[in-house]
Amino acid sequence: MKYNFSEIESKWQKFWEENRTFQTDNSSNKPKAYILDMYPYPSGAGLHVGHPEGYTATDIICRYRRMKGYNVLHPMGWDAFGLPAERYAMQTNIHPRITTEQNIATFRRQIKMLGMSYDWSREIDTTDPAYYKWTQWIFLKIYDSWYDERVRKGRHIRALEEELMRQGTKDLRFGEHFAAGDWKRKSKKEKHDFLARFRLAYIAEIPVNWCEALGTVLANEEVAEWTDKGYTVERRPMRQWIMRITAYAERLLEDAKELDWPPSTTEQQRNWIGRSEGAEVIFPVKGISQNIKVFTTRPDTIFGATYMVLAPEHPLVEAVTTPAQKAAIDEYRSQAKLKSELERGSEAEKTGVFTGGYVINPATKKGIPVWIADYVLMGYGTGAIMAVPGHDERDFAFARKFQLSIIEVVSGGDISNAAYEEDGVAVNSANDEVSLNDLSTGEAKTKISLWLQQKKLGTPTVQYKLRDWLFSRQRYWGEPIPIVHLEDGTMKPLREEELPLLLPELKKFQPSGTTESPLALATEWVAVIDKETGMKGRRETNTMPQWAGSCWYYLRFIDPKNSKEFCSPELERRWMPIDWYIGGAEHAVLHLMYARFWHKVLYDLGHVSTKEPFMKLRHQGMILGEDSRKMSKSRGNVINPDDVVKEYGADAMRLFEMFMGPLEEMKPWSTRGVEGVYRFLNRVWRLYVNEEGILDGAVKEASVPSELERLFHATAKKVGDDIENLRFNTAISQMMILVNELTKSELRPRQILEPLVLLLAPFAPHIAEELWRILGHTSTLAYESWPSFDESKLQQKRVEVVFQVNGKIRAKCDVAVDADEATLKSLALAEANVKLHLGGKQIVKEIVVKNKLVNFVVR
RNA sequence: GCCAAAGUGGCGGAAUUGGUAGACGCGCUGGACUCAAAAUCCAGUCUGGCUUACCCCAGGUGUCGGUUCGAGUCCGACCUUUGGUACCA
Repeated sequence: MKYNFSEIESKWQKFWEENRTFQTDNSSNKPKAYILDMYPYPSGAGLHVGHPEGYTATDIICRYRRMKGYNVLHPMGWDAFGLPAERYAMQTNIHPRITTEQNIATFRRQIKMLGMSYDWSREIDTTDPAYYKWTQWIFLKIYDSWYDERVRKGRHIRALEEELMRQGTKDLRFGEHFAAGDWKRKSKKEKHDFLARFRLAYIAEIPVNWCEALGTVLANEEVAEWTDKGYTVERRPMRQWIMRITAYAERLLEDAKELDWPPSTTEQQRNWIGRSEGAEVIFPVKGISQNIKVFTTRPDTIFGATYMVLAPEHPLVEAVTTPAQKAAIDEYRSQAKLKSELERGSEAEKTGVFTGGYVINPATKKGIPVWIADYVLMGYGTGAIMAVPGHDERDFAFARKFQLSIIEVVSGGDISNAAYEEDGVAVNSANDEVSLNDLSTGEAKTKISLWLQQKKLGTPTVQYKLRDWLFSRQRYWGEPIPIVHLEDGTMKPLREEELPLLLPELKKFQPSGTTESPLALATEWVAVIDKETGMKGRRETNTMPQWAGSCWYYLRFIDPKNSKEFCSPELERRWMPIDWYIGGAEHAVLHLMYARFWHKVLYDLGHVSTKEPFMKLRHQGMILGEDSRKMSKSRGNVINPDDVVKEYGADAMRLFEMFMGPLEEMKPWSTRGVEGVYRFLNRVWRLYVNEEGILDGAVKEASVPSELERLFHATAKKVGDDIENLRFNTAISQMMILVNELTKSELRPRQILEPLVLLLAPFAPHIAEELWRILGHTSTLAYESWPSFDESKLQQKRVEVVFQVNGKIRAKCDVAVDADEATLKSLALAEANVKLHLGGKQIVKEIVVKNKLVNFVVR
């Protein structure tokens, strides 16, 4: 008789829900374990078989941890703001809230159907005003902060104001300088604008990635995702909210070293931050009293800098351009403006125009021509480079095309063919004051940097590829930014009591028709009078990006109902940091970097107690279709979890997803494979339950053969170890071996069958609960203690030892454990096949490894 | 191009520290049970050779070399796949 999984599964899901089996007790004094899944975006398509993979993994860890005596926090929620619901609303005029609610209901039903042990009382939804109130609150905390480089820390903007009031910009590293008195004399607007240059959230007019079809701007990090889907993204200057994540570049890099993350993920973040050490060097412009600063990582090649290139947007282009070249330069600049950085990059052939101007190479004292070219980007370094065509591939290609001179200053390559970028020995690198000749690249760098510093021509500098985070979106379905723009040109943040700032109701969902978000259509909502000053004001109409909600949701789970604080400090200290975080690798740079950034700001401001939120991170691999290709509707290879559960049950689905292979690998679905684990569950069932559906009479306390006992203890050990290390596939194999052995032996010793149910419980909780009940227990097994194993019982009495001649196995022998070397050797020599291969040859070496092998080396 | 991860039977994958390669599952083959089928159970299943024989011999973990008594595991070079990134000076 097959076990009735659908009856058993719904019975236990109901039991867990009614008994609040998995509700987390904040006041427990057990050790804590915060185990978190990346919460999903509830799409209209419902759960995908990829979702349960990670969820099952964390569920197994949680159930195991509970049985090991931990107090487990394991919540689930919804990353529910997002573009699809809004686009659907534009087509149908159905409010995104309604579609979102429906989608959440589907996701919740599907996740519950899989028997995950979430504490549903902590469920959160980022679109709930009670949640986004605190997203807005954190935004304002960030807005009201600045990064004090002297202490490498985010601080309240008030501290900066007080300092300016006290001593002006004396101690600040900042271009412009004024005294305390000057600050006091500044107008409200002037002060406001000055402080805005320090805030961690600020507005700037910058060229952004505008997507007409989506009607919104995209962050640099997001562009690829949409262009891959066929959307076009153009470059446009717009006034946008930006977060100063670059201030935290060094700390994001530094603190990543302590994280237990997949190496490829940390590596990706490192690359994205893109730290490089070099120097800023000043080149005086010939004829006018202006300097152009360049950034270079190879100051040792300065004698080979035969021309300079500015980004087309560089502010000094006009100053260096001669009248004769003006028309050509203007033409090139206006073309470059239209191109996105992506388009610029994809151009195979280098382009550029000579400005007519010259700068002085400070090392050679010679005048070198200044060009503009779009292979130099304004957004990196200083937007200007000293071009060293002999030792930089890009400069080489450019110099070849425009016939600029190429000089060798590092020997080791052949610069008539290609740029030599490797290290080598400096040549042709000397002037009256300094010579780098015959120095290695490393030595030359040090020497020239010192000289440049003495001459006040250069300073060592660190540059990052990381750009500030474009934070605003022209969308309706996102958190409103709680800022009012007053008629005097200043901005005013909402007071805490005014939060949440609710989304206005719209009669019709449509794009605003301009580059503003649809919120601009809610004219009554937009127009405000400032109560304090009576000034007219206009609400910010941009909303936050989808990443905002996920930057801190893990904190809200700790204290989801708190209406006074985003999270109680006491509970925060109890639960943070997250011990296990599992989710898709696609978030390696986006979510995981943004969340770390917010967390660090909150840490600096004293709102959280840990530097990093996610201590241990793992990604689940993608599940492919049965044809080993990516699942997609068009290929018709999509597997729906509902169908699988209906056919084989949730336990079989969970078990199969864990049995497929290592969690982090990409692997194809196999319906046959599901049948395989389903057969296994049936075999387990029959071990305990007879044809009448009750406990089989054979199940009783009985003496157990030592080999079976040993196998049981080995299984108990391996399953626990494997769960700790996320090796669920081998844990399941081990249980299969034990079950096969029990089936074959026809023995049903209760002292093995009882703990076996507990071992299986994290993987297949429903069947385990039912068997536990059938064994006569009256309550859930969720908090039973994890089966222990006896190390002494693991010891085998006999082992198979192999006998080798010249490393090849010639015989095997079953011997007593720990047989001594002499015994092993004589046993080996007694084997006929060993004798045959020794064949009277001389034994030059004997290797004897206890319990493993004997190897004779003969000549 | 650069960075990272990975290549093991017909398939998914084991082998955790250099010591019996292929655990476990799928598929396949044969058998038991059955009027028959399904389900279930049992046996076999890396390749080639020899043979009465699951005895033995040879080969075998992407390729080629190396270290070692012994390499899937360590080292070097290369090839392929996947993911990321792309004029970042």
